[in-house]
Amino acid sequence: MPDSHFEEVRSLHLFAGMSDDSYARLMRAAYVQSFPPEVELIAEGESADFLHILVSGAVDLYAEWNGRRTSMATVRPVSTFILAATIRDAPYLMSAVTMEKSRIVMIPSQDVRQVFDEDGDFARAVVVELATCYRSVVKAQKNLKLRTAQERLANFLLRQQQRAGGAAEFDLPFEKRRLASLLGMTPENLSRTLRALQAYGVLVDGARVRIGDQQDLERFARPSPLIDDPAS
Amino acid sequence: MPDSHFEEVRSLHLFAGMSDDSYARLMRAAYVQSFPPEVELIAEGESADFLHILVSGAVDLYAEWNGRRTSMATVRPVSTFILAATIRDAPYLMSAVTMEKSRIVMIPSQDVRQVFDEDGDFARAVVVELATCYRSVVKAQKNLKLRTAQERLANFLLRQQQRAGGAAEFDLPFEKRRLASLLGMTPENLSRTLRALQAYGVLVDGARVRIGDQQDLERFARPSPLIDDPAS
DNA sequence: GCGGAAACTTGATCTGAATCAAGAAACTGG
DNA sequence: CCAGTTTCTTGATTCAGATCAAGTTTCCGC
Repeated sequence: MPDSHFEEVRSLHLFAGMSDDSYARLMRAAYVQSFPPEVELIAEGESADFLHILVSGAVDLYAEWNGRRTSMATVRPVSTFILAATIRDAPYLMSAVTMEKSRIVMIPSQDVRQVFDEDGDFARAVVVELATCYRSVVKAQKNLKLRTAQERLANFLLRQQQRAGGAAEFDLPFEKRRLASLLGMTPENLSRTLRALQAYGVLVDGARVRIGDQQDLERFARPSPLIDDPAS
Repeated sequence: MPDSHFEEVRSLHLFAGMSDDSYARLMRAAYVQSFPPEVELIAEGESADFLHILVSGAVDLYAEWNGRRTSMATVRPVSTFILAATIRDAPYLMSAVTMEKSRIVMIPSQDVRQVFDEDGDFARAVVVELATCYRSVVKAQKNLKLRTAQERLANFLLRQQQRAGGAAEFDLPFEKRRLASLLGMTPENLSRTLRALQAYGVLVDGARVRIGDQQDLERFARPSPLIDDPAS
């Protein structure tokens, strides 16, 4: 991988602790590729031939069944996706599509598994990464089962505001239809739910969101670190 | 852990590959305990002081928010639970309660983390375990987001039938109220949905279920390995 | 075996959210 | 810059599932 993204990837937690030797082995087999928006990277059910690392851009992970489709998560740089399938040598459970122009490092799964077998430090880094992924899915499921659509949206907006540095105004990070799917509702219902949150000081104009009274919205949303905190 | 469950636990995938030395280290610190039904083992939000291994009985993992409660998963022997929190040294995301009389091995988290740091084989086994857990939660989320209550119930019954060796008749493995919560519906709705599945040959009497025409039920349920297969 | 408490069922009603159906607004490519 | 497409919004309607309210059955301890 003769590339300027070398440093970014090397500093990923997943690779930070491993030996230079193992890292070199991984990167020798890897290659970087640039994709335009809306490119299908992987399809659920396929075998996991590559570990993917998103270096820049954004990727949507989604799943389908019986003609229905739902967004499962959004991947932001710099992070890996479909690590579990790679390790288990099992079929992907989700499909992946670029949301914008994206640069992606791909490492053949067999190389990942080989280094994994030989380098204990790498194995430990994979554990931490997987444990984090696992916990984030558990949180997503709690969000889905314990909250109404309004509550999910309100908490999403609060988290988004945090990511914007606490500013009262910010832009939604992607299309509303994708947001709706991510939150487990229809686009129509998202529209209505956004208006319903006016009652708590939320004002929306296009992709621009203004949170008039954060306290008030929080009183309604009741964010919990055990659901909403991406770190913990 | 001077106990007859030694062999069962040792043969767990998680411990199978590690050195006798590391295993002994873990078990020296461990202890076994027997709990009656309905005992709260852990509460979400607490710090993960012990890795738990269910040797016999059954445990319900559930979560709460804002006064609402939902079952997240059922743990059956022999398997570990809350491994991710132990590794990450993070608070539990779920509470655990015994569903019946249960024997549980508890290993102090710090010992697990120490052996994890020193024994690469153990670290690798943890990875495989975590990857499996991760994939099972992803499947659960797909189930929840892509299927209606009827479809979730139909697929649950088919899986249950499989577990019963394909027999046309079998017993539900736990209370209906817990099943309802697990499937993301109310007990009332579960009752009605069970009756609705009569249209596909499902007959229920108490906890006893009879699947009259498996083909017919499958045509409705459309089970998919990427959601319903616990292994893949 | 009896009394009380759960768990379960059934019915009536209500409500959150999906669907259907048009418009309005925004983006896209020539 | 404009035609065409897609996204977003809004309204009307439908529907799945929740809630409320009784019953009924099952379970459990004395």
